[in-house]
Amino acid sequence: MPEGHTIHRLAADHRKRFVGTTLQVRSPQGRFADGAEQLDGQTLLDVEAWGKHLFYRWERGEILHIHLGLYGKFRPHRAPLPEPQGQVRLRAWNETHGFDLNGPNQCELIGESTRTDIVGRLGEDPLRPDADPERLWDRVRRSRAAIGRLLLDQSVVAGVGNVYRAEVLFLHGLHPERPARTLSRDEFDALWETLKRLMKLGVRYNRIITVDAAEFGKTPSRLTRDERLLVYKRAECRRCRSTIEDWELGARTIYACPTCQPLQEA
DNA sequence: CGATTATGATTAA
DNA sequence: TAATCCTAATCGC
Repeated sequence: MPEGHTIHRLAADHRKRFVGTTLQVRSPQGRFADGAEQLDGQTLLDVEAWGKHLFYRWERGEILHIHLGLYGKFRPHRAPLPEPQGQVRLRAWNETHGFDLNGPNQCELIGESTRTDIVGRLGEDPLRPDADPERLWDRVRRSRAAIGRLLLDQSVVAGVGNVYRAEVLFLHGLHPERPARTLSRDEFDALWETLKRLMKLGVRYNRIITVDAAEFGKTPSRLTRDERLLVYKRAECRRCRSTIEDWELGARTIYACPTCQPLQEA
């Protein structure tokens, strides 16, 4: 489930549990054997999340860069760790806790300049306090591309994935194909605020929730999988009962309600 | 047990 | 636009 909220939650969890401690590091699968050997026995100094990227800083200066891609997964463990499950690229643990990392798109040791390059190619991350909405607005108002495309472009907005894209556009009644530059400043501001609010909620509950839990008479953590989303992969619109449409946009499947998200201004 | 699918992204053509 | 990479869960037979 790796959209930006997952990454920021991971960073917070790992910061709390592992920063300042000395870690044993291995690569049970062997594909990160050299890196694991370099990190083994080092103290972790910091964990940073930026968009869908994670950066782990170590005492000797190496930076561990991880990108989960579509399937990457961290599994938390208590010490002693269980037998590795599946293809474990990276395993690390301290006296009390540890984790396994399976199937990441990227898992590499880099230096400061490479980190700067990676971060330099990323757009505004709604979950970062240093995000600059003015810079984003500037991009949006000049772009001929569809808003549904821009939201997935990591060099424009960092951390938003296919689920948040569909959900946020639905919440604001925006058709995914609407050219970005036709958005009003108010529409943009509202979109940005929703992105920040929902992704923070996502970090808190470690899952994407875009509905109002109160309407189900529940706390957010008690919502079932079927209740959490408004349009993504749904058959029928929760608001108007129209059949949800889906098509390809930006190499991914977009979902939208033809009634609640008209292409023309109402 | 094989096919299918997935909340991602890059590279080649 | 297509091919490719990375892994696990689910579904149909």
